[in-house]
Amino acid sequence: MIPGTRRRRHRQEKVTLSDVAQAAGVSAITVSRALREPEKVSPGLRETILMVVEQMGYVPDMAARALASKDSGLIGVLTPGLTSYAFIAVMRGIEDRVRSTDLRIQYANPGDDGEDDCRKLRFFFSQNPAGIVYVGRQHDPALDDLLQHAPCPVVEIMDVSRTPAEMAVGIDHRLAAEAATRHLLEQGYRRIALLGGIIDNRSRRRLEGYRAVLEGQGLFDPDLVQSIDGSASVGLGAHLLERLLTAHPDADAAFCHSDDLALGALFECQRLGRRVPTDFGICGFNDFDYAGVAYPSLTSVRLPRYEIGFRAADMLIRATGAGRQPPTLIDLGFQLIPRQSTARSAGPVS
Amino acid sequence: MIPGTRRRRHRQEKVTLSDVAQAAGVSAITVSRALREPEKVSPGLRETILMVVEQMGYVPDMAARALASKDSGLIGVLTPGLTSYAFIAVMRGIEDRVRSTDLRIQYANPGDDGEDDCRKLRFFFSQNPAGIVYVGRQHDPALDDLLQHAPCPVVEIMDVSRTPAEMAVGIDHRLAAEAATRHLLEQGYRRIALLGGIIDNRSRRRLEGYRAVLEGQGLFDPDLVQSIDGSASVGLGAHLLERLLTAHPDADAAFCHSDDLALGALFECQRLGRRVPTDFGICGFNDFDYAGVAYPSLTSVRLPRYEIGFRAADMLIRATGAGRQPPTLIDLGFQLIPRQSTARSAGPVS
DNA sequence: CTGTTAGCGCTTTCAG
DNA sequence: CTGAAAGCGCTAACAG
Repeated sequence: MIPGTRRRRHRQEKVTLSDVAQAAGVSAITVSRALREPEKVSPGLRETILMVVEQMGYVPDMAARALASKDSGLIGVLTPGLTSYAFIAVMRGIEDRVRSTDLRIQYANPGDDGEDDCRKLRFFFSQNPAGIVYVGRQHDPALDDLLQHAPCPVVEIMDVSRTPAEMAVGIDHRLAAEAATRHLLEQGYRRIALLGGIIDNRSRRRLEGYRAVLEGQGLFDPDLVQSIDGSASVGLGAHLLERLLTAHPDADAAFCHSDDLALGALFECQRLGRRVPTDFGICGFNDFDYAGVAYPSLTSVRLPRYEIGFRAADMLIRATGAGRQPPTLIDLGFQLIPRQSTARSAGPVS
Repeated sequence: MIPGTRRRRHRQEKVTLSDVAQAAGVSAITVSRALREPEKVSPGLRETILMVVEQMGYVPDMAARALASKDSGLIGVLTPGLTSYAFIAVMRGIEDRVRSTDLRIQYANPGDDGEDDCRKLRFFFSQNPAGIVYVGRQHDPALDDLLQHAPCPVVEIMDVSRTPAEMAVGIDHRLAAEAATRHLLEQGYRRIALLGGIIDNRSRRRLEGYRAVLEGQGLFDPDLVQSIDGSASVGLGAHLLERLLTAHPDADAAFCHSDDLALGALFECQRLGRRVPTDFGICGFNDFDYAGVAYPSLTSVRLPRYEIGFRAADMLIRATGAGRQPPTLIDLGFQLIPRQSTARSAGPVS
């Protein structure tokens, strides 16, 4: 191998704006403008410049840009997207809304406690973000305070049962749980359990809804609430159902905090020989793609997850530069999707 | 409400390093050092400074830091984590390895084509990243070239069947597919189909393995390969299986490119009254959490996804500042997990 | 429409 | 161990 042709090492000399400017015979700022505000540069020059940019492989240095303009063009997204399958659709919505803009997205996974969230938010703040999307988990005064004094617009997503510091978009989880529980009652189930994973604002609201409806009928039994503070999964659903039926063989239905749990519960019922929906009704939450495909198909509550993400990003973009507005709250609504797993009246599936 | 006490607006005056320095009665650089290299500042001063930092709520400006030090402390991760459930574990592995360092992660979703990947990689490069984790999808000369000349270490993850530009960690997808196909043969299945979603390097390698094994037995039939270039999902699995059995009712097993497809296939079998594993064997891929919980449980191939992410980040961290090394390749191996869905000899589950 | 000047907030020299 | 000077690469503000 000829030494001179050796592959370049990592840090190759960087092409800067002035390099391009020099090569194109103009000043740096003109190149800068040609790139960011093409209409402010005469067509001829613009073309020349863009050509040189292309040739030299110039790529703007975002750090320098952020420092000079005090605008990082960054949207911080703090959601459990790496932990919870449900948030993937939300993130896609955000991405799709942001794609056409020159904004970029930086994700972070919320930690376990409010303190960790604070740290991560502060870190976002340190980057002069254009906006932040945040999924509240726990109420925490320190967090609330931080959000109040955020240096940029913040949208809290998923739940709208509490007035946000600034903006919120999501659904009312209490109402959703009420609808699900009422549906189970209507199908004739009476000993309705609740299967839950991670305990956060939203699951608490759902518990409230579930409880309120059952108490209204004198059917609430705290022993039927089976919850473990761990991330929802199919395995957990199977486990919780097994635990439920061992302790309370007379339970005849379950409202699950997530479709993963519902699917696990379904599998466990099959394993235990409990016929669904005849002997046992199952209602999930989230309407994941497999809910409609499962056999029997799973009744679930559909949330406009993608739309929530999309709207959140949209609100952020609109709020840019507008100064702080009065709290805004958007309820995108949910939809109960009745399927086989609760269709008791229809008789057994098989 | 007293005007003066009104909530501060978005852009509150930022505390800078020199503000802190002034308040602490030292120079800016000393504060900077106290924060980054505490051991180079006398204990007394250090304490004072950190106290002032805390009090004033100072947070370093990452853009300024990146610009001045030419080190963004950023790790760029280009994986389909928002699209593919399988990558969530990988991302967790990366996060876990990076957590203890002062590096940060920036995610991006690969686009549809190689060109889009190039754009996103270039964008990462523009931020002076400390390293990049990349999931190759398609072979593309432009992409290869870009990776060769990357201004930072790059780890290509998931597949190790090709020599990487620099570093790679993953498994050999061809071998994995061979093992799965051989397993199905051993269980007595003969008309073995392939169900696939997105077509990329890895699925192509799996197809090769599947084909090689069947051809070895004179059992390969291209008509049994059912693939759609769309993201893998439970719904797609059900659809592909239905399509398969309509066209080829004699098919007696399926090797699925992902467990979502396998689960969908299982549901569809149940719907069609095909008993699994007696009438039809199903082998998935990825060993998602539900594979072992399903009823019947799903045979699958387990990949060390978390470890792949962890190791990738680790390699990046070690490679920092080391200059370019000869290509490194780490094969973390896979594991076939036989379960009920292919246990033909054991008879029907129910 | 184009250029000049100044400076973003921090860190790198290089001195003390 | 601490500080002074210089500048990272870019863009805002103002001139022409």
